[in-house]
Amino acid sequence: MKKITIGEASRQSGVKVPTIRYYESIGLLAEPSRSEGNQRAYEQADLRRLAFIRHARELGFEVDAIRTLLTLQDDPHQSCASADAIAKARLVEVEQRIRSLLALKAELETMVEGCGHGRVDHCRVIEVLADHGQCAHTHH
Amino acid sequence: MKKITIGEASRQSGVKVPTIRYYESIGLLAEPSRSEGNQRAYEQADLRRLAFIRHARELGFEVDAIRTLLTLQDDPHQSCASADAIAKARLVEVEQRIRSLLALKAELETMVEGCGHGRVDHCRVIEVLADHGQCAHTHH
DNA sequence: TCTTGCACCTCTAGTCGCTAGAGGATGTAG
DNA sequence: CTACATCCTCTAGCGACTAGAGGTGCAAGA
Repeated sequence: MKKITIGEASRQSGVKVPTIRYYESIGLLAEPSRSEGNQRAYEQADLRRLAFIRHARELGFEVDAIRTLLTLQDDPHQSCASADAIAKARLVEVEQRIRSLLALKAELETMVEGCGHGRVDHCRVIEVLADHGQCAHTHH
Repeated sequence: MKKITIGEASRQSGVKVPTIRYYESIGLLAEPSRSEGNQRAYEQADLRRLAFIRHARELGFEVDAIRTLLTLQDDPHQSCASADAIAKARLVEVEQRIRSLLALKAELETMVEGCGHGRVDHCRVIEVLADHGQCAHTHH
Protein backbone atom coordinates (compact mmCIF):
# COMPACT_ATOMS: atom_id res chain seq x y z
CA MET A 1 0.00 0.00 0.00
CA LYS A 2 2.01 2.94 -1.16
CA LYS A 3 0.86 6.32 -0.03
CA ILE A 4 -0.53 8.97 -2.31
CA THR A 5 0.31 12.65 -1.94
CA ILE A 6 -2.39 15.26 -2.14
CA GLY A 7 -1.11 16.40 -5.51
CA GLU A 8 -1.34 12.87 -6.89
CA ALA A 9 -4.80 12.49 -5.41
CA SER A 10 -5.75 15.73 -7.10
CA ARG A 11 -4.44 14.56 -10.47
CA GLN A 12 -6.21 11.22 -10.21
CA SER A 13 -9.54 12.56 -8.97
CA GLY A 14 -9.68 15.81 -10.86
CA VAL A 15 -10.38 17.66 -7.61
CA LYS A 16 -8.06 20.60 -6.98
CA VAL A 17 -5.61 20.43 -4.09
CA PRO A 18 -7.13 23.27 -2.03
CA THR A 19 -10.56 21.78 -2.64
CA ILE A 20 -9.45 18.44 -1.22
CA ARG A 21 -8.20 20.19 1.90
CA TYR A 22 -11.47 22.11 2.00
CA TYR A 23 -13.47 18.87 1.85
CA GLU A 24 -11.42 17.59 4.76
CA SER A 25 -12.05 20.77 6.73
CA ILE A 26 -15.82 20.46 6.37
CA GLY A 27 -15.73 16.79 7.22
CA LEU A 28 -16.61 15.32 3.82
CA LEU A 29 -13.31 13.53 3.68
CA ALA A 30 -11.70 11.90 6.71
CA GLU A 31 -8.34 13.20 7.89
CA PRO A 32 -5.74 11.01 6.20
CA SER A 33 -2.61 9.73 7.87
CA ARG A 34 0.49 11.88 7.63
CA SER A 35 4.04 11.33 6.47
CA GLU A 36 7.04 11.99 8.71
CA GLY A 37 7.11 15.52 7.43
CA ASN A 38 3.40 16.08 8.17
CA GLN A 39 2.21 15.69 4.61
CA ARG A 40 -1.13 14.05 3.87
CA ALA A 41 -0.88 10.44 2.71
CA TYR A 42 -3.97 9.07 1.00
CA GLU A 43 -5.02 5.54 0.18
CA GLN A 44 -7.10 4.02 -2.60
CA ALA A 45 -10.27 4.23 -0.53
CA ASP A 46 -9.82 7.97 -0.20
CA LEU A 47 -9.49 8.28 -3.96
CA ARG A 48 -12.75 6.40 -4.42
CA ARG A 49 -14.45 8.70 -1.96
CA LEU A 50 -13.07 11.73 -3.75
CA ALA A 51 -14.33 10.43 -7.09
CA PHE A 52 -17.75 9.89 -5.52
CA ILE A 53 -17.79 13.43 -4.21
CA ARG A 54 -16.63 14.88 -7.48
CA HIS A 55 -19.24 13.06 -9.49
CA ALA A 56 -21.97 14.07 -7.08
CA ARG A 57 -20.86 17.71 -7.20
CA GLU A 58 -20.89 17.57 -10.99
CA LEU A 59 -24.45 16.35 -10.79
CA GLY A 60 -25.17 19.44 -8.71
CA PHE A 61 -25.76 17.78 -5.35
CA GLU A 62 -25.13 20.07 -2.42
CA VAL A 63 -22.48 19.24 0.10
CA ASP A 64 -25.09 18.36 2.72
CA ALA A 65 -26.77 15.93 0.34
CA ILE A 66 -23.41 14.37 -0.46
CA ARG A 67 -22.72 13.98 3.23
CA THR A 68 -25.94 11.99 3.55
CA LEU A 69 -25.16 9.92 0.46
CA LEU A 70 -21.70 9.13 1.82
CA THR A 71 -23.00 7.94 5.18
CA LEU A 72 -25.48 5.76 3.30
CA GLN A 73 -22.66 4.32 1.23
CA ASP A 74 -20.71 3.60 4.39
CA ASP A 75 -23.50 1.46 5.76
CA PRO A 76 -24.70 -0.82 2.93
CA HIS A 77 -27.42 -2.45 5.02
CA GLN A 78 -29.48 0.70 5.22
CA SER A 79 -32.47 1.20 2.98
CA CYS A 80 -31.67 3.28 -0.03
CA ALA A 81 -34.89 5.26 0.28
CA SER A 82 -33.00 8.36 1.37
CA ALA A 83 -30.60 8.16 -1.53
CA ASP A 84 -33.53 7.74 -3.85
CA ALA A 85 -35.32 10.72 -2.31
CA ILE A 86 -32.24 12.92 -2.63
CA ALA A 87 -31.76 11.98 -6.27
CA LYS A 88 -35.44 12.51 -7.03
CA ALA A 89 -35.43 15.93 -5.38
CA ARG A 90 -32.39 16.86 -7.41
CA LEU A 91 -34.11 15.64 -10.56
CA VAL A 92 -37.10 17.88 -9.89
CA GLU A 93 -34.78 20.84 -9.33
CA VAL A 94 -32.96 20.16 -12.57
CA GLU A 95 -36.20 19.89 -14.50
CA GLN A 96 -37.43 23.20 -13.11
CA ARG A 97 -34.14 24.86 -13.89
CA ILE A 98 -34.26 23.58 -17.47
CA ARG A 99 -37.79 24.91 -17.94
CA SER A 100 -36.85 28.32 -16.66
CA LEU A 101 -33.66 28.43 -18.71
CA LEU A 102 -35.60 27.56 -21.86
CA ALA A 103 -37.88 30.52 -21.19
CA LEU A 104 -34.86 32.74 -20.63
CA LYS A 105 -33.32 31.50 -23.85
CA ALA A 106 -36.46 32.43 -25.78
CA GLU A 107 -36.50 35.87 -24.24
CA LEU A 108 -32.82 36.48 -24.88
CA GLU A 109 -33.29 35.39 -28.49
CA THR A 110 -36.11 37.87 -28.96
CA MET A 111 -33.92 40.58 -27.51
CA VAL A 112 -30.91 39.78 -29.64
CA GLU A 113 -32.89 39.28 -32.85
CA GLY A 114 -34.73 42.56 -32.38
CA CYS A 115 -31.55 44.53 -31.98
CA GLY A 116 -30.97 46.59 -35.13
CA HIS A 117 -27.41 47.45 -34.08
CA GLY A 118 -28.19 51.13 -34.03
CA ARG A 119 -28.34 53.52 -31.11
CA VAL A 120 -29.32 52.61 -27.60
CA ASP A 121 -32.55 54.59 -27.81
CA HIS A 122 -33.88 52.02 -30.25
CA CYS A 123 -32.17 49.00 -28.78
CA ARG A 124 -34.50 46.14 -28.15
CA VAL A 125 -32.18 44.65 -25.53
CA ILE A 126 -32.37 47.72 -23.34
CA GLU A 127 -36.05 48.20 -24.06
CA VAL A 128 -37.09 44.73 -23.04
CA LEU A 129 -35.02 44.91 -19.90
CA ALA A 130 -36.58 48.22 -18.98
CA ASP A 131 -40.15 47.09 -19.52
CA HIS A 132 -41.04 43.66 -18.35
CA GLY A 133 -44.43 44.07 -20.01
CA GLN A 134 -42.70 43.58 -23.35
CA CYS A 135 -41.47 40.24 -22.21
CA ALA A 136 -43.26 37.62 -24.27
CA HIS A 137 -42.75 34.74 -21.90
CA THR A 138 -44.08 34.17 -18.44
CA HIS A 139 -41.01 32.57 -16.97
CA HIS A 140 -41.14 34.29 -13.62
CA MET B 1 -44.16 64.03 -6.83
CA LYS B 2 -44.88 62.18 -3.68
CA LYS B 3 -42.03 60.26 -2.17
CA ILE B 4 -41.88 56.51 -1.96
CA THR B 5 -40.54 54.64 1.07
CA ILE B 6 -38.16 51.75 0.67
CA GLY B 7 -40.90 49.33 1.73
CA GLU B 8 -43.24 50.65 -0.93
CA ALA B 9 -40.45 50.50 -3.52
CA SER B 10 -39.86 46.91 -2.49
CA ARG B 11 -43.53 46.02 -2.89
CA GLN B 12 -43.77 47.70 -6.29
CA SER B 13 -40.55 46.30 -7.69
CA GLY B 14 -40.51 42.89 -6.08
CA VAL B 15 -36.98 43.51 -4.82
CA LYS B 16 -36.53 42.89 -1.10
CA VAL B 17 -35.78 45.84 1.17
CA PRO B 18 -32.27 44.68 2.22
CA THR B 19 -31.48 43.94 -1.42
CA ILE B 20 -32.41 47.49 -2.43
CA ARG B 21 -30.05 48.84 0.20
CA TYR B 22 -27.43 46.39 -1.02
CA TYR B 23 -27.82 47.62 -4.61
CA GLU B 24 -27.29 51.15 -3.33
CA SER B 25 -24.18 50.11 -1.42
CA ILE B 26 -22.56 48.60 -4.51
CA GLY B 27 -23.51 51.60 -6.64
CA LEU B 28 -26.14 49.99 -8.86
CA LEU B 29 -28.77 52.35 -7.54
CA ALA B 30 -28.05 56.01 -6.81
CA GLU B 31 -28.43 57.23 -3.23
CA PRO B 32 -31.96 58.57 -2.98
CA SER B 33 -32.93 61.75 -1.14
CA ARG B 34 -33.87 61.39 2.51
CA SER B 35 -36.84 62.41 4.60
CA GLU B 36 -36.53 64.62 7.69
CA GLY B 37 -36.07 61.50 9.74
CA ASN B 38 -33.31 60.14 7.47
CA GLN B 39 -35.47 57.64 5.66
CA ARG B 40 -34.89 56.91 1.97
CA ALA B 41 -37.37 58.64 -0.35
CA TYR B 42 -37.54 57.20 -3.84
CA GLU B 43 -39.03 58.61 -7.03
CA GLN B 44 -40.63 56.98 -10.06
CA ALA B 45 -37.30 56.94 -11.95
CA ASP B 46 -35.78 54.86 -9.15
CA LEU B 47 -38.62 52.38 -9.43
CA ARG B 48 -38.00 52.04 -13.16
CA ARG B 49 -34.31 51.45 -12.52
CA LEU B 50 -35.14 48.85 -9.89
CA ALA B 51 -37.48 47.06 -12.28
CA PHE B 52 -34.73 47.07 -14.91
CA ILE B 53 -32.27 45.60 -12.46
CA ARG B 54 -34.71 42.99 -11.27
CA HIS B 55 -35.57 41.86 -14.74
CA ALA B 56 -31.92 41.68 -15.74
CA ARG B 57 -31.12 39.64 -12.63
CA GLU B 58 -33.98 37.29 -13.43
CA LEU B 59 -32.41 36.81 -16.84
CA GLY B 60 -29.23 35.87 -15.02
CA PHE B 61 -27.11 38.88 -15.91
CA GLU B 62 -24.32 39.53 -13.45
CA VAL B 63 -24.23 42.74 -11.50
CA ASP B 64 -21.27 43.99 -13.54
CA ALA B 65 -23.13 43.38 -16.79
CA ILE B 66 -26.14 45.20 -15.39
CA ARG B 67 -23.94 48.11 -14.43
CA THR B 68 -22.83 48.37 -18.07
CA LEU B 69 -26.38 48.02 -19.35
CA LEU B 70 -27.52 50.77 -17.00
CA THR B 71 -24.84 53.21 -18.14
CA LEU B 72 -25.84 52.43 -21.73
CA GLN B 73 -29.44 53.13 -20.89
CA ASP B 74 -28.46 56.42 -19.30
CA ASP B 75 -26.83 57.62 -22.52
CA PRO B 76 -29.22 56.82 -25.39
CA HIS B 77 -26.91 58.17 -28.10
CA GLN B 78 -24.37 55.40 -27.63
CA SER B 79 -24.23 52.45 -29.95
CA CYS B 80 -26.06 49.46 -28.59
CA ALA B 81 -23.29 47.10 -29.70
CA SER B 82 -22.19 46.51 -26.08
CA ALA B 83 -25.72 45.73 -24.96
CA ASP B 84 -26.06 43.36 -27.85
CA ALA B 85 -22.75 41.67 -27.02
CA ILE B 86 -23.71 41.25 -23.38
CA ALA B 87 -27.04 39.71 -24.28
CA LYS B 88 -25.44 37.40 -26.84
CA ALA B 89 -22.82 36.22 -24.37
CA ARG B 90 -25.55 35.51 -21.88
CA LEU B 91 -27.49 33.60 -24.53
CA VAL B 92 -24.49 31.39 -25.21
CA GLU B 93 -24.08 30.74 -21.47
CA VAL B 94 -27.75 29.83 -21.13
CA GLU B 95 -27.57 27.46 -24.08
CA GLN B 96 -24.55 25.70 -22.62
CA ARG B 97 -26.20 25.46 -19.23
CA ILE B 98 -29.31 23.93 -20.80
CA ARG B 99 -27.27 21.34 -22.65
CA SER B 100 -25.42 20.32 -19.52
CA LEU B 101 -28.60 20.22 -17.44
CA LEU B 102 -30.27 17.99 -20.01
CA ALA B 103 -27.36 15.55 -19.69
CA LEU B 104 -27.64 15.69 -15.91
CA LYS B 105 -31.36 15.07 -16.13
CA ALA B 106 -30.79 11.95 -18.23
CA GLU B 107 -28.25 10.65 -15.77
CA LEU B 108 -30.42 11.35 -12.76
CA GLU B 109 -33.32 9.60 -14.46
CA THR B 110 -31.22 6.51 -15.04
CA MET B 111 -30.21 6.55 -11.41
CA VAL B 112 -33.72 6.96 -10.08
CA GLU B 113 -35.28 4.45 -12.46
CA GLY B 114 -32.65 1.86 -11.63
CA CYS B 115 -33.26 2.10 -7.91
CA GLY B 116 -35.10 -0.97 -6.75
CA HIS B 117 -35.85 0.57 -3.35
CA GLY B 118 -33.95 -2.12 -1.58
CA ARG B 119 -30.74 -1.92 0.38
CA VAL B 120 -27.94 0.51 -0.25
CA ASP B 121 -25.60 -2.24 -1.42
CA HIS B 122 -27.75 -2.69 -4.51
CA CYS B 123 -28.75 0.93 -4.92
CA ARG B 124 -28.17 2.25 -8.39
CA VAL B 125 -28.03 5.84 -7.13
CA ILE B 126 -25.07 5.13 -4.90
CA GLU B 127 -23.47 2.85 -7.46
CA VAL B 128 -23.53 5.35 -10.28
CA LEU B 129 -22.20 8.05 -8.03
CA ALA B 130 -19.39 5.83 -6.89
CA ASP B 131 -18.35 4.77 -10.36
CA HIS B 132 -18.34 7.40 -13.01
CA GLY B 133 -17.65 4.71 -15.60
CA GLN B 134 -21.27 3.62 -15.23
CA CYS B 135 -22.38 7.03 -16.26
CA ALA B 136 -23.97 6.71 -19.68
CA HIS B 137 -23.64 10.32 -20.66
CA THR B 138 -20.56 12.36 -21.37
CA HIS B 139 -21.74 15.59 -19.86
CA HIS B 140 -18.50 16.49 -18.18
C1' DT C 1 -51.15 62.73 24.76
C1' DC C 2 -49.43 58.56 25.10
C1' DT C 3 -48.37 54.20 23.73
C1' DT C 4 -48.22 50.39 20.73
C1' DG C 5 -46.15 48.39 17.04
C1' DC C 6 -44.50 48.30 12.50
C1' DA C 7 -41.24 50.12 9.30
C1' DC C 8 -37.18 52.21 9.01
C1' DC C 9 -31.97 53.06 10.10
C1' DT C 10 -26.78 51.31 10.35
C1' DC C 11 -23.58 47.89 11.10
C1' DT C 12 -21.55 43.40 11.28
C1' DA C 13 -21.40 38.73 10.21
C1' DG C 14 -23.03 34.64 7.89
C1' DT C 15 -24.33 31.86 3.66
C1' DC C 16 -22.17 28.33 -0.16
C1' DG C 17 -18.37 26.22 -2.29
C1' DC C 18 -14.70 27.21 -3.18
C1' DT C 19 -10.20 30.21 -4.57
C1' DA C 20 -6.11 33.15 -3.76
C1' DG C 21 -2.24 34.51 -1.40
C1' DA C 22 1.19 34.95 2.39
C1' DG C 23 4.84 32.87 4.63
C1' DG C 24 7.12 28.90 5.73
C1' DA C 25 8.51 23.58 5.69
C1' DT C 26 9.50 19.38 3.00
C1' DG C 27 10.99 16.46 -0.66
C1' DT C 28 13.48 15.37 -4.86
C1' DA C 29 16.64 15.87 -8.86
C1' DG C 30 20.90 17.47 -10.56
C1' DC D 1 24.31 21.77 -1.86
C1' DT D 2 21.25 24.10 -4.29
C1' DA D 3 17.27 24.77 -6.85
C1' DC D 4 12.69 24.14 -7.34
C1' DA D 5 8.29 21.92 -7.02
C1' DT D 6 5.21 20.58 -3.77
C1' DC D 7 3.53 20.57 0.56
C1' DC D 8 1.87 22.88 5.11
C1' DT D 9 -1.35 26.37 7.84
C1' DC D 10 -3.73 30.40 8.07
C1' DT D 11 -6.53 34.27 6.69
C1' DA D 12 -9.21 36.72 3.50
C1' DG D 13 -11.89 37.17 -0.71
C1' DC D 14 -15.50 36.01 -4.30
C1' DG D 15 -20.86 37.00 -5.73
C1' DA D 16 -25.17 38.23 -4.45
C1' DC D 17 -27.33 38.46 -1.15
C1' DT D 18 -29.55 37.28 3.88
C1' DA D 19 -29.93 37.48 8.93
C1' DG D 20 -29.69 39.65 13.13
C1' DA D 21 -28.56 43.15 16.72
C1' DG D 22 -29.59 47.36 18.52
C1' DG D 23 -31.62 51.60 17.82
C1' DT D 24 -34.95 55.55 15.58
C1' DG D 25 -39.20 57.33 13.04
C1' DC D 26 -43.91 57.54 12.32
C1' DA D 27 -48.92 56.77 12.11
C1' DA D 28 -53.02 55.24 14.42
C1' DG D 29 -55.84 53.82 18.27
C1' DA D 30 -57.08 54.42 23.53
